[in-house]
Amino acid sequence: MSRITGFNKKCYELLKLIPEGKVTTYSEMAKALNTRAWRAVGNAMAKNKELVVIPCHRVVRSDGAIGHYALGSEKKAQLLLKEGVEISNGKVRNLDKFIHRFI
DNA sequence: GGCGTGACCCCAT
DNA sequence: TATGGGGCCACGC
Repeated sequence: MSRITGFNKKCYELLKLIPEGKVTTYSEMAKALNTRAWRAVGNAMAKNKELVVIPCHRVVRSDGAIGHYALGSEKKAQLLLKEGVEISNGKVRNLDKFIHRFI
């Protein structure tokens, strides 16, 4: 079994809830978990071992920037583009239009 | 039991 | 508009 803690697992579950062609922000995720630990959320992704099972590439920053990614921010941008998200200069365009809320 | 780190966010200038 | 600084939470050792 994975040595993933409840908090991390919850983050992964939220990511799995994100439909294709949509993205979310760390802040929204933290709010969904009823906490302000965006840093902990990012930490969970950084230690994410289920990269193949969890679409952590659908998480972007509130500013629309891509942020970091295990395979590289460039790959992340490419994946998002493939999903249908418009990206320009490595930043998401109309983030408010593609953002997905867990509410 | 305590400290540092991390894929960040918000505010003010 | 862009930049700098401060602060927050959870995990691992």
